[in-house]
Amino acid sequence: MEREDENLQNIGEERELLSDHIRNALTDEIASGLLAPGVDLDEQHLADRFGASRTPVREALRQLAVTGLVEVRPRRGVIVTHTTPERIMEMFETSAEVEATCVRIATYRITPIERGKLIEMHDASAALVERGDLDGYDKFNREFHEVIYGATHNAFMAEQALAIRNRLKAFRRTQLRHSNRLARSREEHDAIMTAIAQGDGEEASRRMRAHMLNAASAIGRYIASQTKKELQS
Amino acid sequence: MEREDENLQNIGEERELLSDHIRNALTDEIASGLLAPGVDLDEQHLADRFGASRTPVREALRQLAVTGLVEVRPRRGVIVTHTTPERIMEMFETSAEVEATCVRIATYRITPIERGKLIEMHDASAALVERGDLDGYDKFNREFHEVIYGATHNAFMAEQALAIRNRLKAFRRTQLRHSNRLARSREEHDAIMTAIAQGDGEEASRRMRAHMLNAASAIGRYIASQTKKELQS
DNA sequence: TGTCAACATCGTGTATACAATTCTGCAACG
DNA sequence: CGTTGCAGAATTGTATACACGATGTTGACA
Repeated sequence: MEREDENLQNIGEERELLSDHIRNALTDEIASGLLAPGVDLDEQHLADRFGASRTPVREALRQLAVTGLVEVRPRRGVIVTHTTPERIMEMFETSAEVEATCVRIATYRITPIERGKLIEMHDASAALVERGDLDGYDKFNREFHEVIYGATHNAFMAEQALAIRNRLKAFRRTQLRHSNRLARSREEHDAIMTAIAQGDGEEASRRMRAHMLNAASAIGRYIASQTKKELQS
Repeated sequence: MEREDENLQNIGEERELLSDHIRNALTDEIASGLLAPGVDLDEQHLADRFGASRTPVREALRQLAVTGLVEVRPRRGVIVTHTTPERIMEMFETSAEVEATCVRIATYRITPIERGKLIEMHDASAALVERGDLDGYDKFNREFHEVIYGATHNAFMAEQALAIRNRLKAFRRTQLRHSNRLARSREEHDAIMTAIAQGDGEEASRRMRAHMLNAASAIGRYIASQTKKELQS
């Protein structure tokens, strides 16, 4: 196996640590599903793949274990965490509650500038729905939620919310591709925007929770169908 | 410097990883304030202290960095994270919201057995307040909140809540020692218990938020006084 | 044929070695 | 008197080496 990162040293403005690079790469590969749950992460194998030694690979794996992306079985290797459908649903529920909390607080603390930004983004998203731009809408959606995190004016809370959101990326990936989630997602955003405009944090929170749980159940149906397929094969 | 863990191999039932042991030890020392914010964590120094080599120490430090307990400055060493009072308050607010969410969900999902356990614990805590048993009450308090996490029947949410709570341990340490927080804490628990008994999740949630924010402001006052002292010295 | 034990093999856990960067102290200069 | 530049030291980042535990295999025995 030959190394795949010849241009490593050209990347960063203030040189990235090898272990960080490996960690980021593995995070992406796990989040994107390229590394499937249960896959054995052999240290030497990964080291060869990244053209590094085992040391930085180990550091990366240990860090991923803290976030729960991989599982370390002492002296028996590291595997990509096998996440059950139940646990995925738990994570989505948690995410929904966190988002709901964020938007409630954000409603009370949002500045006129932030509100303007949010309205502008929301308005622009109509065009994305119109032309069915899935990738564009996905990008907008992420930013939309991140602006809300920021509007809580609580950086720690924003970080926590973002961390959970990122953790769910792997499972949310296929969500918008099914049925008419895109249009319905925007309608739900609209209801949230209305509540924010009215300064009704509780209502915004309820709307957000519903929005997140709608998305979650769309994914839940997908996961259920996938699981059924796997059992058949 | 001589090693302090001669009896290391006798500890675990299924031998603990050295890096895990070091990570736990450092977590405790940081959470307890023994290692103050800003302190430089020299790898070789720590390695000597634990009678190990730099490798497991590095792994431990990298893992602590993920949880935010320490800060890695590439090629310039690791320091204990310096947490500003503003950030501490943000963390407490986040914790309050998370706990509020947990108790709301727990109210709707708690089983009779769990409710019985909670009532029993709460009743027993009266004696602890009576005799001013700070350590005992602290222990009860932790368990009280953990039973609520469990009653959400959402393991992921419980983990998140516990992680934030642990992260705040360092700052909550001195909380109960001041004024009559002990008695007032129990009164607040009582209000939460009443709401749970009535199945009113929203009310339980509001009570919990208030409870947490009361504790936070007690700590906030303490931190403010400490900061003032530091500026004077 | 099935079970179990000795052994071989492989991979992880830890230590040590080396490379590269940052920090420190001092001296020369403006 | 402060600033800049340059060794030398110290410390981090990475690679390699070695030890030990886990797993798989073969062969003997029931």
